Amino acid sequence: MMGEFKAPKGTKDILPDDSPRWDRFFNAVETVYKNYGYGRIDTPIFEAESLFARGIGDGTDIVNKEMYAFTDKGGRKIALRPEETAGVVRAFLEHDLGRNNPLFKAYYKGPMFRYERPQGGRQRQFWQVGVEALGSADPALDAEVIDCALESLSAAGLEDLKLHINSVGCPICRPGYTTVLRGYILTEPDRFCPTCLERAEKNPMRVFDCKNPGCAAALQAAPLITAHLCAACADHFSAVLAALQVIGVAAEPDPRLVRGLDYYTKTAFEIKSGALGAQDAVAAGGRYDGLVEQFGGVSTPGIGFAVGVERVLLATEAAGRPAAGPDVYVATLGAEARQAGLAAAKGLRRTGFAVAVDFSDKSLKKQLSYADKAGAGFTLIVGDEELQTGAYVIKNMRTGEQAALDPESLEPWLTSQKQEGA
RNA sequence: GUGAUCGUAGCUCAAAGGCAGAGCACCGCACUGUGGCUGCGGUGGUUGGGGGUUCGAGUCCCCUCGGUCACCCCA
Repeated sequence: MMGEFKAPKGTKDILPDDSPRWDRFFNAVETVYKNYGYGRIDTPIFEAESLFARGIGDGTDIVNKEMYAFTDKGGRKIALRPEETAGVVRAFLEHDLGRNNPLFKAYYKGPMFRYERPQGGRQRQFWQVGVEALGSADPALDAEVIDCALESLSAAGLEDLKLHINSVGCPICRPGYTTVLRGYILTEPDRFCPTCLERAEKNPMRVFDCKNPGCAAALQAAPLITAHLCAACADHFSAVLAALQVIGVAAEPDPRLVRGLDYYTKTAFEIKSGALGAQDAVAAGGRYDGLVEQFGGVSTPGIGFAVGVERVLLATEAAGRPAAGPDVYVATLGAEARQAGLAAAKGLRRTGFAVAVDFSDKSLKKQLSYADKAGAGFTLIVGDEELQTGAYVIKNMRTGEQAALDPESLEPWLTSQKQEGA
């Protein structure tokens, strides 16, 4: 029966039947992140709105149209985090985490919020996991971070992944390139769609995202950033590619790859899944060497990536391994027996057994069928007869065998059964 | 934000303007304290919500909420 309320648009409940899949995902990726030397960081789900505006960029869609922003009762301008890098960098500065560390490494997991039109693999509240590494500009670190992303995804069961990589330059070389690109577009404006012409003004590199066939054709001969990188960026990029090759990571250089966040410099990458529709980027990241300084810290290079958890779960088989049932299901007949069953359940739980007590007050037949449906290994039956004799009936739900035991011998008996079963 | 499409029982779906249905699930009985299998019976709905057209609307029209797909954007 549908009640009055529904989950807000673009949000989803993760129900007990789904959560084992999520748990398995988090276990898999967190193990990888720890093996790569990252410790978990949890930052607030909301921050000062200006933190995101400054970090992600004033001109980006995320900041302009997609932020959940509000004013709190103290008059503070607050926003729900649309991504995690800004929060991690803020915490890095606030606690001076770079002081005793040549390289600060942290991973995170948690919900992010963007006000967008929902679609498969795109929600208003969605989960991300990811890592940030602050303190080194070494291109080998770029390769390690990318490798870490790929390893975590394959640990999560993803196949058919493709790594797209590019260098988006730096404040020294990028402006020169965008001027050249803008010039190219405006030489033949008739060949481009209106949105591309608009992009030519604001952020020329975005034209490469256009799916319009006419624009794509017109861009065939467009100047690419690869030829316009400064020496430092070009060297860095080729060193990243070389390092990837050494560790055996296949990369597809894509000079048209663009990122939607302003803070990226040099390396930018995207990992796509062949198992998804339009929203096929399952992870993305890059270097942000200017961000710490932009937040008022001493210049510190950084790099990281984010993984979209719902997208990974969409792309992996929905292998529905059901949640494990209780070890013991306690069926009781009558109020007195219910109490005795509760006491027995408490004792068994303390010794490590998962125990479910039946509160339905239904027939024994019904309670056994509930035990069956719950996937219980054993059912403990307590009724008048058992209370009289002091011997409780314990039934093996697989074999159908049952035994009568006094309550004290239940735990040792179940323990020995468990060992035999394993 | 733009466009398209869908919304009927807990779930999956029928009903081509004329009695709201099926399968599964659920409950009960056969079987009064012993699950799975079988048979029989039963509960369950303001057809997402609101308005309109019509003798009559699940069906047509408008508004609204939500889902899906694409765009936009992105994880």
